[in-house]
Amino acid sequence: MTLPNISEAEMHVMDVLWREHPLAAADIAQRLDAQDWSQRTVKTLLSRLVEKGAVGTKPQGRRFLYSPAVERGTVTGRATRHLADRLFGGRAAPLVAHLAEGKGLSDDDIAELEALIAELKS
Amino acid sequence: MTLPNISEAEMHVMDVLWREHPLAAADIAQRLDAQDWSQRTVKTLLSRLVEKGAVGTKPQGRRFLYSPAVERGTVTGRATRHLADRLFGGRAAPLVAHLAEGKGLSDDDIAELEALIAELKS
DNA sequence: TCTCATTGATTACATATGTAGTCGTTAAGA
DNA sequence: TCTTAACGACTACATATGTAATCAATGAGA
Repeated sequence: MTLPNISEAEMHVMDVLWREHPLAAADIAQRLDAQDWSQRTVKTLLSRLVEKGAVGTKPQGRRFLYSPAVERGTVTGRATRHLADRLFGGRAAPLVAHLAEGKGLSDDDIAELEALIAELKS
Repeated sequence: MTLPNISEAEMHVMDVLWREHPLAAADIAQRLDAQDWSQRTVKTLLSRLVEKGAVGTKPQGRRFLYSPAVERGTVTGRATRHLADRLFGGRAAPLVAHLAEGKGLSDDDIAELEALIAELKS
């Protein structure tokens, strides 16, 4: 109902599924090589995501194929708005300012932002 | 050095202290009226923040006066970069796009962003 | 057909977090 | 001086999260 909360570890699993699905648990674990988690851990995260309604399953033989049940944009949008509200009263500028300061935005980033602003003004 | 992690509830306490300090626990609780927490809860949060090194104390009589030990910008900057990295590979534009879509940015917000972009370009 | 590796289900356990309660001490008022 | 209210310290307990291990069933290979 209320968009499920997806933890940081769980988000890595979602990222795999958003890129490619449906996938079996083993395939997901394999694609999460960088995380250096055991298969067990990945399965636990998958179970929790299914429980939360963020991931759906289809039986295939004796195992499941997993797919996202929520869209990436929905999740990232909510997280972004939540952070902006919590830290800056919903204002975007200070948020961007932090990004700019920390590691510097690339020229591409700036150009993209500019285009976005132009669009917002119309 | 390891910037302490500050939870959402703790952040409300920090916000009070960033606005005004030093303050005694009772004053902080009073200023957190909106949260509808018991004094106990506020004290627990304060203890945890002191433990984490995010808040400092000065004894005053038999009680403490609390003050922030980390700057707001440091904390918000870290949280912002963390979110941007986690969700968008550090890119600012999709983040702003979400804010724009969700509730619409005010004209002021947009103007502010524009000014910021102009500055970044120079 | 028999064995075993793999799968989902269940259980485990430490730390973080939200939200308090209890206790011993002490300053301040009666 | 005696009492009490308030303070910090310590304790409590449920849920979320990170990170697995165990268990029972079963399909695939010997």
